[in-house]
Formats: sequence, C-alpha cells, structure tokens
Amino acid sequence: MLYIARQFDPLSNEKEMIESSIEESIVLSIFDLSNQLKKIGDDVYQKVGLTTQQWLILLHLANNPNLPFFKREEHSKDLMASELADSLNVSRANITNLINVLLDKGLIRQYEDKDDRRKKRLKLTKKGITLVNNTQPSRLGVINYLTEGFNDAEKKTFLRFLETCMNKLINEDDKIKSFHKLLVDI
Amino acid sequence: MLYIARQFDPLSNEKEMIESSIEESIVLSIFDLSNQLKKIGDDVYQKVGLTTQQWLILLHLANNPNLPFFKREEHSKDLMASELADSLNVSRANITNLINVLLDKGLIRQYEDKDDRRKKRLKLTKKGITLVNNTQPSRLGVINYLTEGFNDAEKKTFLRFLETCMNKLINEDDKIKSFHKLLVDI
DNA sequence: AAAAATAGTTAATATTATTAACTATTTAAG
DNA sequence: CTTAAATAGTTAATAATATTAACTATTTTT
Repeated sequence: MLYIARQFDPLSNEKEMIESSIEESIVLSIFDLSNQLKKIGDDVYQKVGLTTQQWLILLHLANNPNLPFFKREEHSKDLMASELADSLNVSRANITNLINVLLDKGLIRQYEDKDDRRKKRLKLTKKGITLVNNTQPSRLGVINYLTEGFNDAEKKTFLRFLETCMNKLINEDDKIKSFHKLLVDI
Repeated sequence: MLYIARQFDPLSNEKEMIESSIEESIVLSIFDLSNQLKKIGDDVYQKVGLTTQQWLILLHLANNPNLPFFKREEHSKDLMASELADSLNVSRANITNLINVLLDKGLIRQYEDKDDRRKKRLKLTKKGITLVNNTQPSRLGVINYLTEGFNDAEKKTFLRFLETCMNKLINEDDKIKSFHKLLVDI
C-alpha cells in the first residue's frame, strides 16, 4: 500500500475522477501510436523473417541519420553490440541474441577491433544492404503518408517537441526520478 | 529474397545510403520516446507491483478521458475485456491473464452483464481507485515536466499530429497495407 | 432452426527480455 | 608496475509477455 499527499478524495464520485489534460493526452497518444506503428512494422518485417528489433539493428548499421541515436552522438567507427544496447534501451545479452539471428541470416558480419580486442564491430553484408534498400520505399511510403497534410513548420515543431522530451528523459534522469519519490510506501 | 523497383544502388557507397528526412526522424523519435517512457513507467509501477500493461488497464477502468480509446468512442457502460484488448491492441487471451492479476490483487472486480450473459464488465474497487489517485501526482509531475516549455498552440499542434496519424492507421488500414505490397517476393 | 458471430477462458507455446556469473581485455589508481 | 575497476561480450537460467488454437456459452443473423 502507498501513501502520498492526496490530490483527490478516493471516495468521491467514481466516474469523473481524472481531468482532461492536453499533456496527458499527448503522452498517452505517443504510447498508442508507437504501439500501432510497431504492429504494422511487425507485419511487414515478418514477411522478410525479421522482428522490429532486428530491423532496427539493420537501420543502425545502415547509419540511418534519422535515428535519434545518431543525432545524440557522432559515430565514425562501425557500431558494436553495447552501443546498440544503449540505443535500443535493452540489455547487452538481449542484443547478443538479436545479432546471432542476423549473423545466421547472413545480413550482418562481425569483426574484431584492432585497437581494443574486447570490442567487436558490426557491419551490414551486401545482402543486408540490399534488404535495407529494398524495403526502404515501402517504409518511406507509410511514413510520408502518415505525415502528409502537415506543413514543414508543423513537422519541425513536432520533431523539436519529441527531441526535447527525449533530452529531458536522458539528461535529467535525476529530476524524473525525484517525481517517483512522491510515491512513498506506508 | 525480395525484389522491388529499386531506389538505391545496393553496391554504391556503403556509408551514406539513407537520406535525412524529417518525417522518418519523427517516426523513429516516437518509437524511441515511447520506449523510454515505458521504461520509466515500468520502474514506477513495479514499486506498486504492477506492469505498465496492468497499469494501463487501471487507467481505462478509471475512465481517464485522456486515453485515445475514449476519444475514439464513447462508453457509457463499464468496459469489458474485449474492449481493453481492442484499445491495448493485444489478444483477448492476454487480457484475461492481465485481468486475473488485477483481480487477485483486489484492484478490480468483475460482474456479469444482465443484458448479455456472454459479457463480463470490469470496475475498479475502492483499493483500485485509491491506487490510481495516489499515483496520479507522480505521473502528472513527470508529464508536466516533459511538456513544459511549449505553449498551448504548440501542444495542440502536437496532439493533433498524433491523433491524425492514429486515425490514418486505424481507419485507412487498407491504404497502409497497400504500401506493404511494394514488397514482392522473388 | 441452423449458422455465424461474439465474449471469455484454457492450454500449449513462442518471443522477448532480464539477471547473474563468467572470460577476456583495457584503463585507472595507488 | 601491479592491483583494482571498468568495459565488452557471452552463456545459462528464467521471467514476462504475448500469441494461436480449441473450447464453452450466449446472442445475433439468415
């Protein structure tokens, strides 16, 4: 059980407990939209025998400049597993599994870093490059269809919004966690 | 293997294969942000012994008006499992499991619909209502922090963008699927 | 009255992910 | 310069999250 300084009376009218809020609507919509997009992605990528996560790895190795990861930091060398784990926000062990699938399918290859023998760097094979290129029109078709009807200024506002939120989440982690402390166990 | 009318030469320069595009940046950022938010949510909700999915069910049963589901359609009666499955975009079997956990914890209760005996409707218990109310300040704290620094017009543009995308995904499913047909097996 | 659709459940299983323990290597500290 | 700490990757065991298929019960449609 929990206790916090209370904003609402829990015994009040059970129906309209929660207020309309544009901010909460935004956050819940982002969740919902991402979910839907993932489902659509899964449908497409399973036609080529991949999951959305595996697909995202290919996009990283294709140096897709639209990935938030590449906007956050420059990468001159080929990526390694731990960087993918960072970007996808999952464990390294999980990345190992995903990579093994892609290696088996001959879509990527792995080579040892000469300067640091702990590291293994990843690269698309020709087959992997072809796959990325061949699926690109379908991907961009959906994306452009979704975003059409908005002008450039609106799209920029939108992207700035997303990136500002991300920065807050990543750089001001402490601040976010301080909100959680509003939850105190009894 | 796949074949499509080719946009890029797969043998060309391996580095800058993919162009910068604000539209693709938006979609990839939405993914990323949703991911981060989910991780944060998982951290908070696991303190109260719930997963993000279970939490979302509670938000539905609290009739949170900010949920996209309630913006899409009015609901006068209490929700049933299949409606939750619709909203969360998962199978009914999955919802059964999630609901059983919440029933065990005494956060929700289930009653049979008098008019249609196939249906079981769901309701928060007092304990469930208290939990929702007690966690609300923490949730809203994070949400308001994330969205501060943008004015109301920008927030509205942003929300309209998200909702327009969702509508396209839901109502114009055929159109989306037609893009996938750009992928043709050899 | 029969057939189809809807709601929910169960069982078996797939997937996706995690943690913990381990090796190998590099970097930092005393 | 040698020990301790940090980093990269892997493996094994397991948790969580989800799915499909088959089933019952009920309602709706034809």
